[in-house]
Amino acid sequence: MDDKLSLQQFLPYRCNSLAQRISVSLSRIYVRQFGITVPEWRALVALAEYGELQSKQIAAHTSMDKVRVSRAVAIMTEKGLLNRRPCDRDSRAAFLTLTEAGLELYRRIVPEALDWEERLLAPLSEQEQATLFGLLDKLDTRLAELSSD
Amino acid sequence: MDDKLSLQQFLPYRCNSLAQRISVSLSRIYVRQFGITVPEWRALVALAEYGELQSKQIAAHTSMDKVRVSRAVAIMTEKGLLNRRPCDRDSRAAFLTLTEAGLELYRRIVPEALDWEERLLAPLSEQEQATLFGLLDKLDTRLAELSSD
DNA sequence: CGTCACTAGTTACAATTGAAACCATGTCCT
DNA sequence: AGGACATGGTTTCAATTGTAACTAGTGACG
Repeated sequence: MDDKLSLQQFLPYRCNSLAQRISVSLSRIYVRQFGITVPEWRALVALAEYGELQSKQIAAHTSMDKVRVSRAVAIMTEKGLLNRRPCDRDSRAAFLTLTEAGLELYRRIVPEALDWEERLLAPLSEQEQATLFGLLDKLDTRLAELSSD
Repeated sequence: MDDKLSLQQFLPYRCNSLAQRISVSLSRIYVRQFGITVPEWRALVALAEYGELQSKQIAAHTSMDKVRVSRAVAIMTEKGLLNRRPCDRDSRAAFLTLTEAGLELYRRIVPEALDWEERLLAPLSEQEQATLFGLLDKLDTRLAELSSD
């Protein structure tokens, strides 16, 4: 067992600081240009992708906890980006969808986001990009294993 | 330009949620078992690695801002994990080193941390691990490019 | 029915964080 | 020397966040 550790080669640190830097850099787009926060952005994408979701499902799709989702949903409703349809079977829950304004916002942000991602990934070949995503997948599933036992 | 975006395949999201999950999972070790926070852990590692550093240098090595470092250093001093040696050339600055207690703590945490990392990386071959780090490096340098222009 | 366990979503509270202001010092330039 | 400007580090303040408590339902089981 090595008794020395270099932050630069310690995966948790590397992931964290990379994610942090990506986040800061990218969030300039949706925060500054479009006035929404990261949680809102995630909810927006989830709703655009799946159509109609309850808060709980948004949480599941975006790996945010329910508090964060609740707040994002409140703000987005406020802004007129989404509407609630009460659920018959369960009056606590509501189905959420994007309003036309929400969809419109989505359509304006997505190209920018994808474009930014593309610029970030530019130095990697198609091959490397696929490898990267494959490795991230493996780590994800491994983490699930680790936390279950 | 595609007009559709899947969170699951959007690199910023993937990185962020992976890093988040890693962080939560790992921090159980140093938060719960050893009573230190992530900023303290990072400072600890930097000092163990480089010996004697000013706050400013700790910040540089750990990609934390100076406020976070300042607070971590204050707490660690409080706990007797490090000592300050005033700098002759510049009385604002101080050189920081780990005390024996600090080193001792470091020596107890590192094996746990490395062991945890090893378990996380277990499903990847040596080859894949190297590839992963190589790709992270590329993204890091690419980010630097992007933010400079 | 009634009550006990569970769940969807919100609120309250405390901790963590970063931006900006700040203090004290150092550096540069004339 | 003496101002203007930069720098190491701390403090203040406001924003973001998660944990825990809570509200209001739902469902199962006697």
